[in-house]
Amino acid sequence: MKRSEIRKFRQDLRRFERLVASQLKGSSCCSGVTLAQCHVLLEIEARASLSLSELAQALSLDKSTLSRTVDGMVNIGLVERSPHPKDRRSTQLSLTSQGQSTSIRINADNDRLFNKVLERIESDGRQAVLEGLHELVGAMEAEIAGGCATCATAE
Amino acid sequence: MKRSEIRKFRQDLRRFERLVASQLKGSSCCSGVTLAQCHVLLEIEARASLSLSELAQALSLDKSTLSRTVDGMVNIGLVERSPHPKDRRSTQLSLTSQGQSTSIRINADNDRLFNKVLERIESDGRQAVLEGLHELVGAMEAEIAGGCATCATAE
DNA sequence: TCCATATAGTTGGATAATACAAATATTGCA
DNA sequence: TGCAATATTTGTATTATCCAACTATATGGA
Repeated sequence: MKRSEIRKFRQDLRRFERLVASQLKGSSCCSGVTLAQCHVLLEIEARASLSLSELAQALSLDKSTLSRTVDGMVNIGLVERSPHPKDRRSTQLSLTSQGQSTSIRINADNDRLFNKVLERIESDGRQAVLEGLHELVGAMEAEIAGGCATCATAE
Repeated sequence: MKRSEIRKFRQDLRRFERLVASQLKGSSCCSGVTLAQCHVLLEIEARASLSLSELAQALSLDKSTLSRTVDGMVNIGLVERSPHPKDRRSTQLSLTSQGQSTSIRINADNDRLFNKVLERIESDGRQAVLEGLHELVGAMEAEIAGGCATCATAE
C-alpha cells in the first residue's frame, strides 16, 4: 500500500476515534447512562447472563474496572448480581427489568441515530460501507490479537 | 435499512470502538506518549503551528483539557509555546525537535501496524474498505454536527 | 481616552474510567 | 488435608475530561 493511503486511512481512524470518544458520548448516552455503562448494558443484554470475568473478557477491560462499573449499575438499579448455582465464587450478572427497558431505549435511540447516519450515504454504496467496516474490524482484531509485540519489538 | 442490518452495524461499531479505545492504546503509544498526547502531537504536526483554541476546536475538546495536556508535553520537551506576534493573549504551539522525532517514530510505527492490518484484507477489497470508512466517518460527523438534538428530543 | 465586552489561556475542583497489585473467598486436585 | 488456581473486590494511582472562575489582553464605541 502506498504510504499516502495509509496516512489518509489513519487520519480517518483518528477522526473516528474522536467521534466515538467525545461526541457520541452525548448521543449514545441518552437514557442517562455513561458510555462505559452502555457497553456493559448491551453486552449483558446480548448474553442474557454472564460472569464478571466473561464480561471483562468480552469488553477487554480489567476485571477490577468492570467490578466497579457493575457496582454503579447495581446501585442505580440496572443490573442484578445473583449467585452462580455451582460456584460460589462467581456471580451471574443480568439486567433488572429497569435495565431491560433502558437497553430497549438505548437500542431504539441508536438504531434511529445510525439509520440516519447511513441514510447520508448513497444507497448504492451503503452495503459496501457496512461490509468494509466489518472486514476492517475483523482485520484489526486479528492483527492486534497477534500481540502488541508487533509494536513493542519493533519487528 | 433493515433493523437487523443496523444492529449488525452497531455491533461492529462497538467492536471497533473498543479496539480503538483500549487496545490501540498499547500500540499507538509506543514512544512513551499517551493517546491524548499522541493526538495533540499529530495535530500540531499536521498544522505546523497553531493556538490552543484552534487545537481545542480541531480535537473537539475543552480548552482547559488541552491546556493541561499541552503543559505535560511542554514539560517533557515535546512541545513549545511561543508568543503570538500580534496578540499577546495567545500562544503558538509547535513541536520541538524532540517532538518532531517522536512524531516521526509514531508515524512509522503506526504506518507499519496499519499496513499489516490492511494486508489482512484481500487486495481487491482494500480500496473499498478505505473509502467506506471515509464515507462513514464523514456521515457520522455530519449527523452529529446536526446536534444531539436528534437524540435528546426523541424526534 | 476610557470603559464594556469579548477572547485566549490557566487554574480550581470534581468525576469517570482505567490499570495493577493485594486481599478474600472458594474450588478442585493430589 | 493442604496447596495452587480462579472469581471477585478493594486499595491506590493515573489520565482524561468538564465546567466555572480567574487573569491578561484586545477592541469597539461614547
